[in-house]
Amino acid sequence: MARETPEQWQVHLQSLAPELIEELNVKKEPDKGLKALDVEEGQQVVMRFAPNPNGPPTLGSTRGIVVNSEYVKKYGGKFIIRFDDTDPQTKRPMLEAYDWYVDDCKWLGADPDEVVIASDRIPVYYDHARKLIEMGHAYVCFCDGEVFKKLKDAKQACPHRDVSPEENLKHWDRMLAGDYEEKTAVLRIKTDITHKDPALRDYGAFRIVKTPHPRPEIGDTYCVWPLLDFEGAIEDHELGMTHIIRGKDLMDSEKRQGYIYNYFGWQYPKTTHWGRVKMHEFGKFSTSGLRKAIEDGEYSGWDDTRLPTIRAIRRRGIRPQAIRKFMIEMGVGETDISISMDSLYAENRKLVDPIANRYFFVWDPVELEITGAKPCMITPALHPTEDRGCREIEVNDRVYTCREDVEKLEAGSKIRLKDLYNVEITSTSPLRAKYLDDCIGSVKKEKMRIIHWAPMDGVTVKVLSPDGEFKGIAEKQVTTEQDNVVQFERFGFCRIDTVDVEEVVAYYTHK
RNA sequence: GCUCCGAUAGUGUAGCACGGCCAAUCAUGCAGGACUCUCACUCCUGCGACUGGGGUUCGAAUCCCCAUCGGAGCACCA
Repeated sequence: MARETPEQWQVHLQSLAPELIEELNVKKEPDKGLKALDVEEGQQVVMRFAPNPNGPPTLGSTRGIVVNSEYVKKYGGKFIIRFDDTDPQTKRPMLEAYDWYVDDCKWLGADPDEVVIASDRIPVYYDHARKLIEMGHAYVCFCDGEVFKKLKDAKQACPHRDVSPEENLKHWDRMLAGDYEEKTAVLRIKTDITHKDPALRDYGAFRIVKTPHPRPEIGDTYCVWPLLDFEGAIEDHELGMTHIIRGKDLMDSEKRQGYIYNYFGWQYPKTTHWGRVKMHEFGKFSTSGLRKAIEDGEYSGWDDTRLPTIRAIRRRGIRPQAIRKFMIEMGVGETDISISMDSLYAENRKLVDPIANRYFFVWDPVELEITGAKPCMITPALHPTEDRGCREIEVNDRVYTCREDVEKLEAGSKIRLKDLYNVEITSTSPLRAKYLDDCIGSVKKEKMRIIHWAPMDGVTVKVLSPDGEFKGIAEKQVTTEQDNVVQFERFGFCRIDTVDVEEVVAYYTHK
């Protein structure tokens, strides 16, 4: 039989089963927002965000917060924040960060239904460890790390693997009692020492750490601490987690934890993984490196505008709704991505543009003396399209202008001072001009540049931005805008942070 | 070395489970234009992608194999 083309095939189908053709032409509705979750009939969704509070929450954390909480909102369930703070040494928790995480979650519209701190629940982990030892699924290993690794890589069991549960319980009790030094003993979960994936062979579940925990209520209560795979496995079951979304670096975790779930006869939550997100604008930040840089005064603090912390983003006037939208539209993909802040800024601009009052702000100010103009008061609108009232600016015989605007001028140049009047430059140093007229028609006719300016009675403003600091003069009315996002015309959006007698401090939001 | 994952415009993303609606969605970005007493906003137009090669099929972004590239795990970190 001769080969058929798709067209011929359609003709055949048309004669055989025209209803199938109809079906082909039905448009599939594209899914908006997050993909559906695999939820069982009548199941209450329980999801969590589980950070180690060893540093402040960052923009990266918002993905976990927003996506997990969004699913919970969508399906109606429980959102838990769980602090995986079981390493008092290497990734030592930072006391302030606990509150920061909860606070930032609330700010992001992800008020947790429950807050769990792992270091409060060490006895729970001990109980489960004991049961596993009794069942013969865990053993205390006294091998040196290097030695064990060699054996493991060669798919060989270490001598401690076959010790009886009774014997192991004794070792375990001595571990808990503090009889062993750090690095001399570790509790391992028995998996399959010959597993083809070396990552899954007998992994560590508890180790000895004699450094006290930073939380005063815990301190030196324990010297045996669970590792993430163990702690997470137990907690996810204890808390009734139904779905987990986490980094794909934890993919093997699921397989490792699967052994524990099998031993206990538990059902593993449904998991999804996502890749790493990097922002173009931010380099690599390590918490420890940052802490040092802050102590050294390189950054003003954890909310320095140059940092990717949520605290900094908030202070800059980014709205939580913008972050939510940004994170939700990014979705949950396994690819590692590197994304630009531009998209986040675009979302935020949509929210902020209609409500931000407009003001003049002149950076790198230069005085311009004007002759021939009468003192006056003008009342430009606070917003070009929204009816938000107006501001009042008094002008006498001089104003401030931006250096970068007037540098290009020469004697004879005609410019429009926005919302004021037109002038002609008579001298560039000192900078002088003479009044021409205040007819907007002539601006268009002569294609004059329109520049903004600031009155002599303006306030000193310091703008802190990721690209550095701008100092200048703004209309004094900005002092009424504390905590609001305003737009400095031809400069960008800023959040008015503090208002002092000598100076207003603003945080740069975005263009 | 062993083991796992992934790859759609500059950047993200939809489509892939179940192959024809896909000469491929949306957003952002960039370019041009309109509007505007802001370089903002709004509006219009344009730019731009299925990693490569085989296979299966009448038909492949979608299924299979190989290659390439990228990421991750093999911690007494999370």
